[in-house]
Amino acid sequence: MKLATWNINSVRLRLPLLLRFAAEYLPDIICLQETKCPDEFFPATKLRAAGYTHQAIWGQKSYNGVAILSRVPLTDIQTYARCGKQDCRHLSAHLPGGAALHNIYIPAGGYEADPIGNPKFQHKLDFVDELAAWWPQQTAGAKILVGDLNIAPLEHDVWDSKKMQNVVSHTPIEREKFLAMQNSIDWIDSAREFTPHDQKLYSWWSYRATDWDAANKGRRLDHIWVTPDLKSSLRGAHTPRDLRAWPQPSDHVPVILQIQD
DNA sequence: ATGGTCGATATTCGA
Repeated sequence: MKLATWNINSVRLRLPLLLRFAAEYLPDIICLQETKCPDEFFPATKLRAAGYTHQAIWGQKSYNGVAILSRVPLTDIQTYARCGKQDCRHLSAHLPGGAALHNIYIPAGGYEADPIGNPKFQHKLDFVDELAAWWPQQTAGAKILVGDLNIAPLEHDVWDSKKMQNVVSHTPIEREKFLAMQNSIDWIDSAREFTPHDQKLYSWWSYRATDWDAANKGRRLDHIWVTPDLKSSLRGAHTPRDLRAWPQPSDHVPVILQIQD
């Protein structure tokens, strides 16, 4: 089974790219973030025609929005309002076999890495704290966490870790809280099971770069974690960089995990 | 050191 996560930055604008991605990479399940689309306008019919007959969608006007598109049945679909807000950022479903799939869009956190002067940064830290406390309270059983987590935790998840110390997404407090959430139930960072920690690995390149490809100042913001009971089923993970060069791209590319059924 | 670009929506906000 191929499982993909992708911050698509408008599902309506990028529907042609989504269909091309589905046709070329054949993912069985696609988890989207930043769909920016109220549910009544979601292109459900066209995606059903492409084989994604099982869908869980949770969108809102203009911002946020998450969705799970699947070729296999989804059950027990749930949404979660976090940090006292109504943001559409966390959606889950159970897969055949029983694993719980959580699709999460962590707040980006604004520009200034100061929780007092910048409420968006505080919201981001609170969101991670809330999740870290929440996972141990859930029933045992196989779990998969995917999404745009908006944090690049490791030294080689960014182009220059020292220069990124004060840049939101790679600050010490974010990295610390991120690892605390990861350790809350022994989550496994699946992409790093297949790419050594001393090799650069990115899933996002800013729109603002003059030449994103040549500069290659990327960050690994998008993640797929699994619980230890799934570790022996992992078969490969990759981040198809070529999508960043497709016409009218998202600033994120998908992360794909292959799991033995 | 600065500003650079997107998308949705409305002429600004969030990324």
